This record gives sequence, C-alpha cells and structure tokens, in this order.
Amino acid sequence: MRVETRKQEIIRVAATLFKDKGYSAVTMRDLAKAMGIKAASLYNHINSKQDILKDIIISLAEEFTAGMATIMASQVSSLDKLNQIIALHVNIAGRNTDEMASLNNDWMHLEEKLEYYLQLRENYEANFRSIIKQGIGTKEIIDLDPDTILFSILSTLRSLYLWIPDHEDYNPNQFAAELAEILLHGINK
Amino acid sequence: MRVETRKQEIIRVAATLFKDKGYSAVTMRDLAKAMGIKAASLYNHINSKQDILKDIIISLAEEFTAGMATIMASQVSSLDKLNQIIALHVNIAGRNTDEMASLNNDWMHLEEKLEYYLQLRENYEANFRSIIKQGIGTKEIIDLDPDTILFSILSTLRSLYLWIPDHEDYNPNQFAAELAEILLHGINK
DNA sequence: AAGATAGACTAACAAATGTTAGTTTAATCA
DNA sequence: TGATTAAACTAACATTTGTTAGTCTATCTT
Repeated sequence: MRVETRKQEIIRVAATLFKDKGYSAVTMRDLAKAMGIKAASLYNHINSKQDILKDIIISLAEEFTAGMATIMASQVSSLDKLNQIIALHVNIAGRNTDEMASLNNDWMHLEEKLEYYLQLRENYEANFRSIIKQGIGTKEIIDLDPDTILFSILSTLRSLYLWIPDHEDYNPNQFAAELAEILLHGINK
Repeated sequence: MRVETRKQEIIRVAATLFKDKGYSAVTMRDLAKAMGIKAASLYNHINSKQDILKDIIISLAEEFTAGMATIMASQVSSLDKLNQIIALHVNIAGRNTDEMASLNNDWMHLEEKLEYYLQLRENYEANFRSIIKQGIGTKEIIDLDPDTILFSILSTLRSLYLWIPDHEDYNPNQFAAELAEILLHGINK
C-alpha cells in the first residue's frame, strides 16, 4: 500500500489549514469543508482534533530526534556536524512545510503529549549545544556564548518552512550549502 | 500622566496571555480572570478583542517602520546599516517581549488592519533587502542570493523575543554587538 | 452636598464549537 | 447473491465564545 489513507489525507489537509491560521483558529467544520464532507464524517477516520495535532507534531519531532542521533554518532568535526544539521533541517522542512508550521507554532496546544514533546526538544537542543561547545573547544568555532550561537542558527533553521514554499525552484543540496555558508562563515566579505 | 491607564493595563496583560497561547486560544474570560474582574467589565475599557490585537501589533509595526526610516536616512555603509538594524530589533524586542509574540505569530488574525500591516511589513523588508543589495554592490557583503541573506538574518531577529526573557541579565548593547558578530562575520574561526 | 465619572457587577444573547448517536449508501469480498 | 465494510449523512448535544444592556458603588469634582 503506497496510497494515502483517508486518515492521512485528513491530517495532511489539516496541516495546511493549521499553517495558515493556527490550530486554535481552525474548526472541525473548516477542515470538513476543505475535505468536501461534513464535520461529523471526520470522526469516521480520526479520534479528535487533538489527535490530529499530535500526529503531525510527534512524528516530525521524532524524525528530528532520529536525524540528530545519526549525526551525533558520526565521527566528523564539529563544523561538519553543523553542516549535517543544516542539511537535516532543509531536508525535513522541504518535505513537510505545512507540518513544520504546527511544530513551530502550535506545540503548546498539545495535551497528553506535551511533556514528551518537550523532552524531545530539550534533548535535541542539548545535543546541538554540545556540538557547538565542542567546536569552541577545538577552536573550530569562535569563543562566543554557545547559547547565543545556538539561538541564532536554530532560529533560522526553524523558519525554513516559510522560505521554501516561496522558492519552489530551489535545489535542496545547493540551498543547504548556501545557507551553511551564511550561517557558518557570515556574510561579511 | 505617566501612569498606566486601565486600558493599557488590559492590553499589556492580554499580550502576556497571547504570548503563551496565541490570540485565538485566549478567551475574554481568560483575560478577565487574569485582570481579576469579569469578562463584561473589560468592555468598559476596550471595544473588542480584535481591537486589543490591533493596538498591540500596529503600534509595534509602526515603531519598526520609524526605526527603519531613520536608518535608511543615515549616511553610513551598508554594513553599519545592518548593525543599526540589529540594534533596532534588540532594542524594540527587549522593551516589548510579549507584544513581539503577537506581531510574529498572530498578525494573520488582524481583520481591518491586516492590509495595512502587510504594507508596513513589505515596505520594511524591501528596505532591508535594498541595504543588502547595496552591500553586495559595494563588495561589503558576499555575493549570495539577497533573499536568502535577508531570510537568515531576519529569522534570527524575529526570534529575539524568545531569547531575551531567558537572559534577564543581558546587556542590550553588548548583546547586539555579539549578535552582529555572529550574523555578519559567522561563527567559523 | 450634589453631580459626574470610572469601573465594577449580573444576566443574558446568538453564534460557534467539538463531538456523539444513529442511519444510509455504495463498493468489496465470500 | 448476500454479507461486510468504508465512508458519507442528518440531527442533536452541552459548552464555550464574544459581546450587549442595564445597574450599582465608590471616588473624584464643583
């Protein structure tokens, strides 16, 4: 089975609506209308609105966690790890632009899974920070506050979901390289 | 009159609630409870929920517009203009962390003022982009896609409202300088 | 003291919201 | 063919939501 189930279709359409208006502002009737059915019919496929959000966010968060684990295990320089992280974000964001909006903007509306999500995020950022610190230790990276460096890079990576849909002709690999150039080497000539 | 009016107090408290849950998820009863009064009492001071959002966002957007106008008029290098922009964001975000959340996350819920807001934003970004292009022209800035450079820097500047409250001891001027170092010269040693 | 004002209250509203129950229809499988 | 299933429907529900109307009270102003 390679085809999308009705449930997956609902979740995908929900993500596009969530991207534009946010989870709280999208009603089940909005979602139903976008699907061409009545709101009650949605419940033949999904359990609740909350469940849709959970499916969108948790699967994405776990994909980032898995990607980071691979990077942490690779035996390369800190700078190369940062390059891999940038490529990871470009890759995941490129395949999930709508879903990334929910991950970034609606995670606080998770209920049962909120704590789990926060654990994944803290773990991800801790790994990211440790790579930066290691790079500072080996003098690959300038000796500035690791939190500020992390904040700066991660802010840009988190916003990729906004940039990508406006540049449909972009080449992921080339774009990741250009972004790495800007983030790691700066823009000053 | 230097003291806060009741209306200003309501708007300020609303901004803190909007920051945590977003405009759509905050009810007038939530806001009333945070103020220690009943929801109906809010309407002795404000016209509507929408009006609160408008006040928060438009005044901030106009402050950015004014700041950008000053920078555009200054006769300095492109790189120095970028430094001024970074300082502008650190300054405004530092004094309005809660309000910045609405500007970033809830602008799409503006109704009558949505078009006006979008005009201000487009104008702001056009000025920002022109500074980058000029810098590329004078070889101050590397010759990469101006849109990508703008995206990268602006993503970080837009996220400042998240960084600042977690670092209460920060020195705005020193922080702006450190951020400029990272954004303009990169982190690679 | 009288009047005005600021700012709270109760009561109520129409509309919107997430969801459930039970039913119908059309396609698939034995 | 008959049974099963996937997926839609109508109707309704209990809450929640933003807001209005009208009232009361305490504090200023004249």
